[in-house]
Amino acid sequence: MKKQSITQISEQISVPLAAISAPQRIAILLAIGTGEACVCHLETALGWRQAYISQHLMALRKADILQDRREGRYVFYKLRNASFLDLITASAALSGLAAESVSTLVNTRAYPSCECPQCAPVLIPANSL
Amino acid sequence: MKKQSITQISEQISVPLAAISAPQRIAILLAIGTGEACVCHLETALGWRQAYISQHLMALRKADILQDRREGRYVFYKLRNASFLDLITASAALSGLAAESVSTLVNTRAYPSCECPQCAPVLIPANSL
DNA sequence: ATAATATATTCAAATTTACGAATATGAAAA
DNA sequence: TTTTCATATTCGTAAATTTGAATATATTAT
Repeated sequence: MKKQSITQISEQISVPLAAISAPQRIAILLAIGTGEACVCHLETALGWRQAYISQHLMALRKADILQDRREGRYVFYKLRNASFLDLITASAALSGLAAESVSTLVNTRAYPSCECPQCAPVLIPANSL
Repeated sequence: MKKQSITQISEQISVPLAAISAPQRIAILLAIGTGEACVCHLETALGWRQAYISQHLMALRKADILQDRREGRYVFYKLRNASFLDLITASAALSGLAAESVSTLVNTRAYPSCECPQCAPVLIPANSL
């Protein structure tokens, strides 16, 4: 393998950082957390327009940070590598935030007000069992 | 302490990430490494114009990432927190770079071709001792 | 003082990025 | 097959960022 210049290396290192560095993308990654989230879930969690969220999701996909999976009409996103969250918590620590003020935001649970398939899974009618 | 929204938290987390995410700033931070570097050293290490480097240094100062110290006509910069380098190496790993290809670039040594006070310290004449 | 050296700042043009609006696609339901 | 629902994409413009050029400042040497 040929030796690369500091400029080339830095260029490559910057790709994940640049993709993550926008506050909107950080919010999305936190909202997805260690699990999966569909776009409609993110709409509820963040309160933003659908198209706007999709645009940021596209950027995160192109930077190989997110992975998508279609299931019926829903598309679920998850992190390709959970370490991206570590990057975020590391930056949180450097900006003086307490670890817990971040961890409480990382999505691990369902939102009662959200009607997406995860938060409000369809119940199997008792009479069909 | 009042609970902050995911949007506010993300905004705060993004500050260090945004300041670091430009490839030029990554290169500067790697060139400074765990030690100190004056601007003229960075000129040699990176081969860029002086004013251009100063502009990026200014951005890194404003984001509280770098700290400066004047000594005569030289100004030496160093990281306020060595963990910023960890952020960079973490991102390097996530972008598929081998740890060593980064670590060999982190400045720990003098450049023979550089004439800055660190690389070419003024020798104390023997006859003055 | 004046000159020389190291670094900082300002400004404007060029480039990039963000964001809203509109619209397209793909899957399931009717 | 038409409609509906979830999501994606395109496009134009506004806004932010980058970068080169010019210049200013601070410190030391003469």
